[in-house]
Amino acid sequence: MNLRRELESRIHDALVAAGAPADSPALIVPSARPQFGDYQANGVMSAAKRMKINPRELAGKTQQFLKLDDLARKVEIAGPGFLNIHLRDEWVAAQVAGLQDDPRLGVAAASEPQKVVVDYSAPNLAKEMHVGHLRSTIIGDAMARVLGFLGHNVIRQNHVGDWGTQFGMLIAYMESSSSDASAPIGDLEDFYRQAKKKFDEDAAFADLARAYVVRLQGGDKDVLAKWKVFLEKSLAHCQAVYDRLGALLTEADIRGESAYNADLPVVVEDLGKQGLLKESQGALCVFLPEFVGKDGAPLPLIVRKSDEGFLYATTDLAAIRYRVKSLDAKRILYVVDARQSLHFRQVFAVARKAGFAGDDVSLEHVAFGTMMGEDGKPFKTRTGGTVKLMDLLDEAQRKAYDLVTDKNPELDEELRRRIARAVGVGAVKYADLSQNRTSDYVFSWEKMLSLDGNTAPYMQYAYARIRSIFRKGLDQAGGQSGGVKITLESPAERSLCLKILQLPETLEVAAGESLPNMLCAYLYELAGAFMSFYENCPVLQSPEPLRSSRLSLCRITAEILKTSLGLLGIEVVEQM
RNA sequence: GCGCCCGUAGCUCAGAAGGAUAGAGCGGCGGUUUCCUAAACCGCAGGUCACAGGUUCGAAUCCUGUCGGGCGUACCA
Repeated sequence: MNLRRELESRIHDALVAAGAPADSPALIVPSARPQFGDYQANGVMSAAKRMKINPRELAGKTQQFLKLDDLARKVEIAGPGFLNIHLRDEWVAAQVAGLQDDPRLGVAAASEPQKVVVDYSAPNLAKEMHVGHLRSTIIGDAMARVLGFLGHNVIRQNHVGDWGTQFGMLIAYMESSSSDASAPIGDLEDFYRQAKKKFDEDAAFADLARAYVVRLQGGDKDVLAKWKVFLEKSLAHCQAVYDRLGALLTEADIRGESAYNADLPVVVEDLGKQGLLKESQGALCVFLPEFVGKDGAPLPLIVRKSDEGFLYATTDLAAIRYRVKSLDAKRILYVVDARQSLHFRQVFAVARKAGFAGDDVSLEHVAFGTMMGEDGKPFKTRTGGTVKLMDLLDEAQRKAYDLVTDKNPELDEELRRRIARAVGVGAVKYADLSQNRTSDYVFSWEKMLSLDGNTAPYMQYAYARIRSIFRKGLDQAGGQSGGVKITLESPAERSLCLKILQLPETLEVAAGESLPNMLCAYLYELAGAFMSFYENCPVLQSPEPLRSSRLSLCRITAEILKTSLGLLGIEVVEQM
């Protein structure tokens, strides 16, 4: 059950019965302080304001119409018109007891499942994947998992950069550097750098490269074949990174720029038919009044260059059409760098205007900030180069391995390696996800691998500690997984239970706003609540039935940690 | 110039739809181990929420302006 939603609905009804307008939300939030109960309703005051009546009076009336006895022990009016809700211990305990055999941990599947496209990762296949692709891949993957868990029909789309001028250069270089075009390309990054160097230094080669672009886009069989050889190599590299990262993406999710190639003239033609096109300086543009450029001049969205080539705006429009018409998407998330926000505002606006996306389709730019080094400048290697994702993950794993070895040298090496993988990769992902995605974020090994604070290792450690209880306790009684009555003896147990019940409402917000950090913040609170329970409430030494009740709380907490970290794409470990 | 984002503790960041006394972690100081992982837990200190106005019963949050920072701004993606 979504507790917040339940309270919202019941108090809203009472508020309306008390005379408030039908669209008055109850505005339920967890209470600011313990003396204000478990949840507070802030909506009475704003409703009273609209009605121009005394808020405390409205609060009193609302209270009379309120049917909350089954779950609340007390609802009191406080301050200028807050309603403070104190939940019944028995109710809280019973709700938690009900989760014992629930694999969904109280999270209902969406009553109206949506078809959601999540566009993420989207590396440029001309080069190796680097840190610039990390945030999109991690955040997008987490969103895809969360939405899927909530019962939505998620379609992952990896809009890879597999088309464009650089490929002419790369194919030309393939030819010139080896007589056998299918010869393996060694290091993708070196290959690109060498090709680029030749392109810049050798005018004849540059001309050749440009000729190849034309032949490629013209559908020349020979050039296409070479292009495919290159793509295969590059895609294999991407897949290796995804596997290593534990991202869901596979070849089936790839629909790159080239997939829309044939559709681009059609899109432009369509825009023309609707009278949206205007020629300016030789280029075909869509001008919308809400976009103004320098000196108040209208700002175009260019869909065809003066040399008749197409741009990424055209491709993005074609992609929207495809996603709406062919995939039947009702919500499309673009997990793309915040620097492209103007581009997406324009593309979305044009797509709406042209009818590529109707009012029933939500187009959302899930923007994120830049990854910074600890010096506050964009994250680079010591020598100023681009950090390759593979190298980054290697280092994360190495650091995690050293840490585990340092703390637990007695674990066998194979196990330490497994732990290092989960902790290292998890730390990188969690550090990113736990931050509000809209701000730039400072990459710090020390911070992300710390056991203190809102980090993956802390969460994984909490999980490992719980599992340890079961390793010690299962040979005795306590193996049962359901039907145990939950007793709330200490305040720590009660807070833990309340946290346990807040998973559904947390996921709702995280999914709705595409804010995975909301889920991380929740997990941190849950783990914190568990830690104080752990310190204050002996489990295995407690007499029955308390022992079983506490074991049950441990089991449910562990399940939430495991499932939720899983939704963030992070693995748990049994020991660390 | 214009547009978007941002400015919260010494540092890195939370802050849900305008709610009550603004929260974490690091760093600093102090405490907890015959007890299920001390890689942990608990306590203390630390804030004119950039500044100035405004709206409101109530503003870190909304509006206006100023200062400071980042990014973007016609044929790259």
